[in-house]
Amino acid sequence: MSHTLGIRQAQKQKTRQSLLDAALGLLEEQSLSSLGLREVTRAVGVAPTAFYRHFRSTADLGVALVEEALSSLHPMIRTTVSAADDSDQRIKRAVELIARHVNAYPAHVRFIARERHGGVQPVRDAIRDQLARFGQEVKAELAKDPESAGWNEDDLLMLANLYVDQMLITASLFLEALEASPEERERVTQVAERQLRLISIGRHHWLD
Amino acid sequence: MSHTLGIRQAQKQKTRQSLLDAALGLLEEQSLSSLGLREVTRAVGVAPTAFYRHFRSTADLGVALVEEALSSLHPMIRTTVSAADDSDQRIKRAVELIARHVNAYPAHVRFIARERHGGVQPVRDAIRDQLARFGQEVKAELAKDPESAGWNEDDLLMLANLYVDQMLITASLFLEALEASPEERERVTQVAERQLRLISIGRHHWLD
DNA sequence: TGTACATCAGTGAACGCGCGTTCACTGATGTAC
DNA sequence: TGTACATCAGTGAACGCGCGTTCACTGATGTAC
Repeated sequence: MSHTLGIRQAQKQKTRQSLLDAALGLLEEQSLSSLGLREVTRAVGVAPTAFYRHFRSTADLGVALVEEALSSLHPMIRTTVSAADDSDQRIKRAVELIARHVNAYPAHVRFIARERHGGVQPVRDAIRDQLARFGQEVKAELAKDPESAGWNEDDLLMLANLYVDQMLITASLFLEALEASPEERERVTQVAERQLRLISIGRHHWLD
Repeated sequence: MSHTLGIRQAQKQKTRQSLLDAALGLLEEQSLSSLGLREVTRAVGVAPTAFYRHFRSTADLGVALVEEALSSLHPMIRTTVSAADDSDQRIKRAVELIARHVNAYPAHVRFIARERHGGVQPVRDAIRDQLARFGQEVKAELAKDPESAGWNEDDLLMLANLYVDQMLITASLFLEALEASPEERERVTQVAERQLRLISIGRHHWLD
């Protein structure tokens, strides 16, 4: 039998999640730095003081959002990088996966793009740490690829981080294009694919 | 004879610049989205109402800061991209110029990195427009290079934007490393150079 | 050069409002026996 | 199963404070003659 939470714990979790969801919604039009505790509780429909049962501050809530937003990225990254097709198909699939992710979790993507360089240090730190872990993860996947034969550790990590940053840039372009015309979204797709292709070519000839 | 401003106009300009400077300083630890008009005037030492003689809102001030921050980048970009050395020296020089720029104008760099995806739409729009102009500028410089023979317009712009984004990523890494050890800053330099080199290699073999 | 009037950058009081935080509380849930 | 007590998520009133904005103002600077 799986462990079941008590009624009290379950209800607390639910409220906590409501606070996170409400905050994420409110952050569509502002930065965490200006998000108010009362705003969030008002959106959920609980008393302002209830906030303190879950978070010490909005910065603390922000750190929790980082975990939530970036944990959904891990599986995607795996799938993106580890594919075994030929290079061109892999690129097309990677870009499509990014586009799908942005469509599925636009608020998460916006939050990460916005707060990565935002005004709340603990949140910046949390994002930096998570992205560093991503870099390591991508590096590990790259290392498995036969094309990585002869690459040293530093260069593999350098390439991995280049991919991670490129993924974020592409994601935020898709985010901007979310409500734009299909043509505009297709244009973003084309550019993203070609940028990845150029990087891929550079990778191919790195050891020449 | 050059046109001289009247005493009144000159004083007004001075106050305006003080407001911009004070705001930039305050934005080191928060986002524009939470910057208060009273905070800014307090830092300058003028009455809160004086603010309205210069800006309609903090968002409006933010747009002015975009112009200020990015206009200092134009000359740097020119110098960076147009150099006529061999590829490797060019890359080293570009990265060094970025590092110097971050050292000279850390608050400007922070502001652009932070507000590019920040919570204030008019400011995001202003940054996007300016960066698009940068892309065009870089594209024009790239087009002059013999290595661009055979490249179509779309691909040149794609590469130009890749360079612009890479510049911003590198700049924000240098910014993070500003107060770190010289070894850390050297590490950032190394990674930036290698990422640019990989892109450069990709560029070289693009038409293969 | 001097005078009379216009302009306008910056002032200071006042306003209503929402903020974060404290505190003692309530009542449903959990636990021990 | 039932009872007595402990826990604790969420409440609601209260607080002092700083916010953005309005308004009529002042006095130095600018302009016309």
